[in-house]
Amino acid sequence: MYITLDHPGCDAILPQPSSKYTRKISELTLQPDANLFRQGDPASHVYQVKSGALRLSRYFEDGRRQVISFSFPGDVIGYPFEGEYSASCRALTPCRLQPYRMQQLISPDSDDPALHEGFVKAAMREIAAMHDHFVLLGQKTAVERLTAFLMVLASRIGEPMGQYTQFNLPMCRADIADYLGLSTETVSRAFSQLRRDKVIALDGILTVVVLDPDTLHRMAESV
Amino acid sequence: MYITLDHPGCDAILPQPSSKYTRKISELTLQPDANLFRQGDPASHVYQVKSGALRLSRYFEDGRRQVISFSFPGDVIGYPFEGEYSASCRALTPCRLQPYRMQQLISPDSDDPALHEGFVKAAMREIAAMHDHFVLLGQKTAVERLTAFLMVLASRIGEPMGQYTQFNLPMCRADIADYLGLSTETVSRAFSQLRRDKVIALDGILTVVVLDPDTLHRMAESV
DNA sequence: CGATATTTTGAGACCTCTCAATGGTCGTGG
DNA sequence: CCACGACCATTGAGAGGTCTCAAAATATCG
Repeated sequence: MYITLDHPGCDAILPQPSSKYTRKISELTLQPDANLFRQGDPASHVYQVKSGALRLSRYFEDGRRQVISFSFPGDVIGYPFEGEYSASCRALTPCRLQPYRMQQLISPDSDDPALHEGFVKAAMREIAAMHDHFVLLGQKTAVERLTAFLMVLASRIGEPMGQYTQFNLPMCRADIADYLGLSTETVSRAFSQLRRDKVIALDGILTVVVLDPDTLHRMAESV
Repeated sequence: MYITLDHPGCDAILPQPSSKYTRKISELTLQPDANLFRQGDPASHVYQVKSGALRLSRYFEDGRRQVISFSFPGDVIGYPFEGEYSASCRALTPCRLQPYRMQQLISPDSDDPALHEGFVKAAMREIAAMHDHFVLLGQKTAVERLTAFLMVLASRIGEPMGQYTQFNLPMCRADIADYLGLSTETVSRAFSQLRRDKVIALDGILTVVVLDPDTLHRMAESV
């Protein structure tokens, strides 16, 4: 889950296990479309994203799906519910992840209290970010949802490109649609409108160039 | 925020501060419409609801509002974001609350580790419950949203009444609307439909009697 | 280069929203 | 005790936004 506004120190929230008594768990790498865990799996570890992008989603019998969140470097994923993961997590790009034993999240590790506290604070940020997403899903129009989403991506993975900011979408239109509570067609139409209005430009399907950040901001903030 | 399925031991998650070294903070009572805290207030305490019902919501310049959650006995409210509350919390009914110092949530209290662990687990439940609400806001129709909401209320505050379950709504239609991402008129129409279909009965405006829990369940689960 | 999957665009249907009017409830004051 | 007013909920009608279904355009991959 993203943090809508600034995202202070997101790469630094989890200190490496520091004590000589803490057995270091080695980093994990995932290829695109690999599952980190599935809904219902026993929740053994919690992870911090080191690089790449992942998708957290819930599936239903009738084929409907809700994408809960996208995760980027610094984010923590794998919060448990009653000992299980409550959604499925899949890599969208090649990913590096640092696993931590679940116990380090749940209860203080006397060897490394800073690590535990980092997890708790990350969970607090997660909750606040989800509040933002409620506003998006409950109150915003299709274009507002997409602009808010693009704003977040620009701040999380955007890179300066001349006078503009650009980034590559790690997910397809259907993923965005299921995240924003829209149909893929409506997402596509919203992209087209932003392009017509010269707020963004698309280079291919996946590369977004922010042409007019002020307008983008205004459209996203309108609620 | 509610827990959609069962809600094990919700009244027992937070042990009373047990150590002789932990100064007990006395219980708080609120009258209806009293604010527990406002968006932007410094986050000094976290609270567990002992009795009553509260509303957590965010307000916007243009008058729009998103109700983030309703809180019932056992729920924990007041999670901070960057040292502040990120939404406003108001009592809907007379409430009793147990305050805890924020520090007991953020970092382990060496005198009472069980209390801290209870907070962390409550935060995990909160996150899982919010995932459920994403599904509601992102995927469900108006009637599905209302039935899912009524299912939760029935399990949280419902009381047996002859062969039926009934409960009093502690909030008005506008609160429900802003929670479910609908207009008050649409909420009202959904109530009327459920009444026409003999799934629920209304006794006055605020008392709901669940006549057909199976159908209610089926309508809510349809996603 | 061809085949497949994804994205975009179009047209019409459907659901929800907005605006407006009616109905109900509750509290106050005559 | 009733009348009145204020507020909230319900209902109706029409507008608007999003969805569904379908087809065309584009991208991806072997």
